[in-house]
Amino acid sequence: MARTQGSHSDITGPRIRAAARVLFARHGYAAVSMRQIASEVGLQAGALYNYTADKQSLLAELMREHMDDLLEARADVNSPAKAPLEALAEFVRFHIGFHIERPDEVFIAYMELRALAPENFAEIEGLRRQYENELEGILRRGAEAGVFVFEDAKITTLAVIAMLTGVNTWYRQGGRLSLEEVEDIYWNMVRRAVGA
Amino acid sequence: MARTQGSHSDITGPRIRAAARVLFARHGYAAVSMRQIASEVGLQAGALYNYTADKQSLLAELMREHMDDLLEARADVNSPAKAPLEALAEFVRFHIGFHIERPDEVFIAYMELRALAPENFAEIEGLRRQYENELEGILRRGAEAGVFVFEDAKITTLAVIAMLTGVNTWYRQGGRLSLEEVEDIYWNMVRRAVGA
DNA sequence: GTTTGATTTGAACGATTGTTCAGTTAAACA
DNA sequence: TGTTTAACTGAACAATCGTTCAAATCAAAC
Repeated sequence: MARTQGSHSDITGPRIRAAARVLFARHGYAAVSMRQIASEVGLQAGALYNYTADKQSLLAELMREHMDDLLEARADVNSPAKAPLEALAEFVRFHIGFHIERPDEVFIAYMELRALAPENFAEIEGLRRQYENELEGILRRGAEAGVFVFEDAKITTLAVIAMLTGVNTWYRQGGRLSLEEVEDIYWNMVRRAVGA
Repeated sequence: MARTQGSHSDITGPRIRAAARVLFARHGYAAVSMRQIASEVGLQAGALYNYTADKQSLLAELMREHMDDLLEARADVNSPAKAPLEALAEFVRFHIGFHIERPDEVFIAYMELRALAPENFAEIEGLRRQYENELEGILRRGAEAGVFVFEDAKITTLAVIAMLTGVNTWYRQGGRLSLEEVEDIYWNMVRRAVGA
């Protein structure tokens, strides 16, 4: 046998995904060619097909990876025993921190859903629903406990997530506010919004 | 002279923009070809160039039209004399109503900013800033009057708009909630979020 | 130092892209 | 009716697209 399996492969694969991530985020999936991605990595376009079945799979894998990271990171932090108010605070800070660190991934995950083939779309959508359910659970428990006041748990969930994810549209590293200050501001808004 | 100016033109022009609007919203600017747009209107691709300089101008005009509509509709409703709390309620209901009625335009306006040439981008961004300033003004006046409580006017503005625009991601005509119910729910959330 | 197989090249493919333009069509005027 | 001209067609253009694949290249294993 020659060459240990993946001697270059385990370097090139991630580099391809990294290049695709940046380019997809910047210009959009449809506007980026396989040749652009390859050029960024220093390869010819044909070489990409040693690492991905096709362009669509490359996008789907980026999204899947991002959603898996999100759910895993969330699971690491989550402490189900916490009281609703503290659980909500924890969720808000986690969401902002995680999303601010991954602007490209977040951009792709939100913008390129329509570029996914139906089966990939269904899978990613399921993972997203799973994440939303974490927040919805916190809100419902808080409402039952009388800690939160709102009209509709589902809509409040989506509204809070939309508000939090909106950070990515304006936040820039090294701006006038630190991550902690941003988290504080949003946490206060969310807390008030759910009547706590 | 022959043929009254625009005998077909004033029909075909809007039809082209309408087709482009639907297709751009559904598949994205980069993924839609001039031939697809033409086919939707029953024309050959070449005929489109009687109505637009190029594909980029078609997108820019759709966005400009949308933002102009938004600012104009807002100006029609706006009553500067209103107290901050009522002005905010008015803004929230206006924003949701306007955006829910134009899902395609809103989708394009948010997703295709990166597809704009720099000069078009600057123009559209300016119009958007103009709209955001309306809300920011209300918030600032309310804070000065002691009616609202928040940490940062600019961030609160962006957070509220992100939350409100989020309606478009889930609202479907004929769903379980009427427009009025949705407006009520969001108004309560916004009101609480700004401490009123 | 040769063998071996993972890795990459480079060319080719059919299809499609945005855009141009000479020529056709048909409606409105004289 | 004949003329004028806006509106549109249909073909062509150079460029680029995603993808395939035989051949070349490389480094590790023997």
